[in-house]
Amino acid sequence: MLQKKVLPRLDESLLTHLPPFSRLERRQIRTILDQATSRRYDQGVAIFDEGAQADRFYMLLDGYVRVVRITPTGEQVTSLHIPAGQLLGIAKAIGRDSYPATALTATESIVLSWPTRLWETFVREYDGFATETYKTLGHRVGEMNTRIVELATQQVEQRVANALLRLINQTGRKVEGGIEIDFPITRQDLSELTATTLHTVSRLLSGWEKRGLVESKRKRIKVTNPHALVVLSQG
Amino acid sequence: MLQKKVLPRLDESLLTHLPPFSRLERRQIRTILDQATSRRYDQGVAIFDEGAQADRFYMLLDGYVRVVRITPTGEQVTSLHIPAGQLLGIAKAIGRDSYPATALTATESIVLSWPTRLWETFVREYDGFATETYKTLGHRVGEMNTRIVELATQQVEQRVANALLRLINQTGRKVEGGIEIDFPITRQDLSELTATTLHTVSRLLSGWEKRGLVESKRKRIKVTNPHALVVLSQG
DNA sequence: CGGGTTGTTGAACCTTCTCAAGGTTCGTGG
DNA sequence: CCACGAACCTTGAGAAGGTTCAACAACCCG
Repeated sequence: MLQKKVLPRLDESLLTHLPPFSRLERRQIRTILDQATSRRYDQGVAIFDEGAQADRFYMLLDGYVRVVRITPTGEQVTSLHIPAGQLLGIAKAIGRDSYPATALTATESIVLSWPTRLWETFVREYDGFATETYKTLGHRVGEMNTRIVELATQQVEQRVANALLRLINQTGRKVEGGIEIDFPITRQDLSELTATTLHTVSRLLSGWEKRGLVESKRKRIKVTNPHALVVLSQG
Repeated sequence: MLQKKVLPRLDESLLTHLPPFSRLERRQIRTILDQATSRRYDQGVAIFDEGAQADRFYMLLDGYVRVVRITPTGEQVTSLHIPAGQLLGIAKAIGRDSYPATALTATESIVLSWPTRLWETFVREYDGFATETYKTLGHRVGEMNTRIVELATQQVEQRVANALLRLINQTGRKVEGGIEIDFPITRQDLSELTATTLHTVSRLLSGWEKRGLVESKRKRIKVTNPHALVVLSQG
């Protein structure tokens, strides 16, 4: 199942440009990589599960990850999207020893991971690692806060518009005639992100498509008029 | 405005039993206190404001604090309640240099504070300070997550029930015939905490009072049947 | 005792969900 | 290459849960 060192040897260039490691010397990066396990995940599988013992922490090298929580009644709520280049599963950074949520791959993904016992070492030995990690954390706290405010005060239409805008900002790819979300996303996914139903999302997207704001096929959404969406998102 | 050292000299016992400082020696606590500014705040005033430069970090010695965000349209959303004994305004811990939200006193409160430039020193020099701080952070992240899930999946009645239960857990005081929330709280406050209107909260409380679950006067809420509330909160 | 704040309650309205049914796209195996 | 099942999407009708509007009552403080 778990394949160690898919590549014969991981290349230093994988990490040198990523914030948590950018201040390190080649030699340090080498050590870090030699301790890492690299693995590919298919789309839609769990990297780790809510409540599980936090044995490892991860760096997403390629792909996208959705952080979700599952309610007692089985509904999923997406609380974050994580793009490539960020750490995840950093329970230790917030003094926990189990994962607070489940991480699902939104696309096929490549992930490095290290055993949690190395966390202390990383924080102590590697200049900038702690600082950058806590910045990431701060950013995520900010996002969660924003999400709370949105859920608390905005209508569904505004929330969906905001979610789309955030997605194209984080993971948008410029294409002919607009900006497309860089991974497959269903109406259901969007509804879990905005706390509504897939029906309502479908109706909204249909409406927007008629008005020329977006174009969408199965699992693909392209925003053709971001400005109009911004206007909508303000109410 | 800002009164330095209200007490002639702060006593070590103020901090010795609080988690972030509990592993420290008397001498260290003395140093910490000598660098602190102590101040009393009236009820309903801001300790710091969202977006402001994070000059200082705080320890709430007595009272309760509400962490709120204000939307562009002026609505308030409460994202956390902080009881006495916890740190607040710890922007530095998440790599920020401005406060991400506003802190309002829910009661008259006593607060110690230190200039942010001491943060690094505290983290470096004082055993357990960093660990405990990050635990607090982790706890708050967990609460925010829970709040997101609640907002996303629960009905208003369940959310209000949950909010009440959380309040009596965190800040409840056992009184004759039930548990009372230990600070004045209006229908409006509860509605900001649960993302609804004061009208709906009022109706719910009236209904519950008729059924014998709670008793409430102006700004006071006493839960007389917590178990029934738990049942309600599950749907 | 008067003005401001807080709380209550009814009625109309509206957004969004639920239920239901059918359509489209995709991948797979014959 | 086509048939078939599964996953995904669309749309309508009706119902429900909450909000908004409005008026008034109770309480508190100076």
